[in-house]
Amino acid sequence: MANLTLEDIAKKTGVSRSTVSRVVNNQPNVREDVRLRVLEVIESTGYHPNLAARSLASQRSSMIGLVLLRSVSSFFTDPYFPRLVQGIAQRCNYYDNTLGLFLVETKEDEEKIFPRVSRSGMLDGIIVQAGHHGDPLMDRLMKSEIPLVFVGRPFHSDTVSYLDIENVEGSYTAVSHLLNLGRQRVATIAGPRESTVGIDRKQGYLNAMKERSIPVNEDLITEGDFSEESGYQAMKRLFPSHPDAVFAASDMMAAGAIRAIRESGLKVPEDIAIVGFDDLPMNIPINPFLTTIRQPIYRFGVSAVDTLMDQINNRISEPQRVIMKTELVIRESCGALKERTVR
Amino acid sequence: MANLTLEDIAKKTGVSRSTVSRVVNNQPNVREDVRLRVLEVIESTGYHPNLAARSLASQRSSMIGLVLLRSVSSFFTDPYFPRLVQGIAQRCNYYDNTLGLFLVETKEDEEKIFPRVSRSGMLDGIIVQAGHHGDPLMDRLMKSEIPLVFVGRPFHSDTVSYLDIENVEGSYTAVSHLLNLGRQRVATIAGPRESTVGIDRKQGYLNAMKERSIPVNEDLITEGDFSEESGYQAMKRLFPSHPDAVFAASDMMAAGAIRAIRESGLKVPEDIAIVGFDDLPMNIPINPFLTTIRQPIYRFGVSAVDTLMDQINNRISEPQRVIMKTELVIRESCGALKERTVR
DNA sequence: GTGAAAGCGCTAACAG
DNA sequence: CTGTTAGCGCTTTCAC
Repeated sequence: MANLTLEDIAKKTGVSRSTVSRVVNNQPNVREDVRLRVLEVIESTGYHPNLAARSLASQRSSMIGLVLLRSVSSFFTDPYFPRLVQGIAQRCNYYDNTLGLFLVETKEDEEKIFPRVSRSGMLDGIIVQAGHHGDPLMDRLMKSEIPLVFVGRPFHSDTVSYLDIENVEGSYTAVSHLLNLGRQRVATIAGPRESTVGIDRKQGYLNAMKERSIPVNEDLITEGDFSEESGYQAMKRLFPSHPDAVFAASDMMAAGAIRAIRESGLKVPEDIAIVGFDDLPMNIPINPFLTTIRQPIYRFGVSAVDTLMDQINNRISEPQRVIMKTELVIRESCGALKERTVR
Repeated sequence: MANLTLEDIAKKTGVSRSTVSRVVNNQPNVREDVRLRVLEVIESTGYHPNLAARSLASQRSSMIGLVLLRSVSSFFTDPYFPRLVQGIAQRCNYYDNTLGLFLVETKEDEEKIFPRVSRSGMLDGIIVQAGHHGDPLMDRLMKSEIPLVFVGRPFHSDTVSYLDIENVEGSYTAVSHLLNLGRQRVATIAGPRESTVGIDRKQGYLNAMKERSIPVNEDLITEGDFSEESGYQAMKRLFPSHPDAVFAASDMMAAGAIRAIRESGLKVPEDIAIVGFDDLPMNIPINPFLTTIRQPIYRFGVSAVDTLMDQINNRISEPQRVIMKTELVIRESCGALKERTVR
């Protein structure tokens, strides 16, 4: 059970190291009976190639990195990340790749991580959660030669590959839905303006209003940071303007808004209808069940790996784009359902 | 900006490769002025050692793995894991180690992952989230030579290193608290009996009851799987026995229990007092604020890495144990506070 | 279809 | 204190 090498297998089989290597790597030009014999020995000895040696020789590590930037401070509160990570990890398995996880929280982290987040750091490619404007690590990464895929559109997106969802269209659909239900004063709790997601989802709101020639009332627009608490606070700011519907740019903020509405004695959806955005698995159910825009976050993670692997394997240099569709999920909070679902 | 090697730096500095290597690795036996000169060249060229080569030569990868077993299906719903991962990732940074993440969900995952989760798979050591009884991957891991640390006590714990928290003591404290407040019919929603955590937390409940010579009423004991929904269902099963207090083995189950209690028209804590276990960051606040047993999950992650690194660096072979303390956090749900906190 | 040989870039004795 | 010399275990031409 000690550490076997290619050479050991070669000796035991009576062939050369090269042949064993070919078998291990599923390469052609090996006679079938030889292949079988080698495979047998490998099986019976429990041999596994040494990955470090392979990396050194082939200049390929079969390992990709996932970099989560500090701006993503909600990492451990928002179900978004665990779900994303799950999709990515699963897909890495599929490709027989190892996933390196890099959480960057401080400047020192950044310095320490950079040498490991590169080719010489054993990574064939990197998936980066798009951070804020002008993040130094992002810039360094973009300048390095390593294949890169952003999850979520970054600010300077001209030359990079990224995945995104149809944020503008999704939000437009959400707001249109509220408008179609006859709501007159539709407000929005937008995401932070420093994020492309925040900007895009607000744009969808504006588009829907514009389409119906409804003048934009700035008092009906406020901002949160995607968290429950920020949604709660935002809703309180909205009360003086008497909205009869709110589109929240995240489910968490929608939950906070509902909490504020309840506390003020009003009802959802009777007095104020709510539509959220995300439809991620919540650990605690929101009451009433939330009408929301679903984003396929697990598949998002899968696609991120696919896109990256494509880039790595096919040496693609032009930036790739993958934009995924969203879907309106109608539940209780928007008031579209006649009878309330029993819960 | 191309890929520099030790040799390149050596030439540029006019010393030998070995000397540069010594500088890079902070080894003694280099004259100070030489060290400085080398450091300067390294700095100005942006050289980083090739990690694959280093691993191959030194038989050390500076990379550890975190293996999360499929039994941990709640990975993406429970805030426990993200928080744990955060602690681990941070500590890996501290040690200049890379963290490899392995989510094992299916049998195939297991097969695919094993070759990568070993020395030849480039890992110096592994942190494993304790799974159920007789998990095949766990067995293989324990048989392999690689340093291993379990997070949470595994079933067969005699020969392995693990971290755990004082589950029995914590639960005992929780239940005693309820009893001290004069509650007569204290029930428990225990965790799954297939997990050591579930078993231990139930034991704490039993110990507290026994200490006061309160006969155990099996009708007041039920089981969940740590999730909100299971707590909700468990509470419903408890109603016929009219408990006036419930100790839930997780905060999520406590949240579910509260939901059930509310729905039935009863009040927390007036009619039924609740104490949970975990005190993890929830994305949505529980109302009323939950009295609970706090476990230092972030520090748990940190300790896991410390223990593993100790094992790796000092070639320790005897199993290590780290048991962390818990703490009772009194809030609203147990009824101990006279006046309700305003929220 | 197969083997020999030359590295991949680094570490680690071992001389000096 | 410093340089020389072997490898670490694998991939990959290049002959045969």
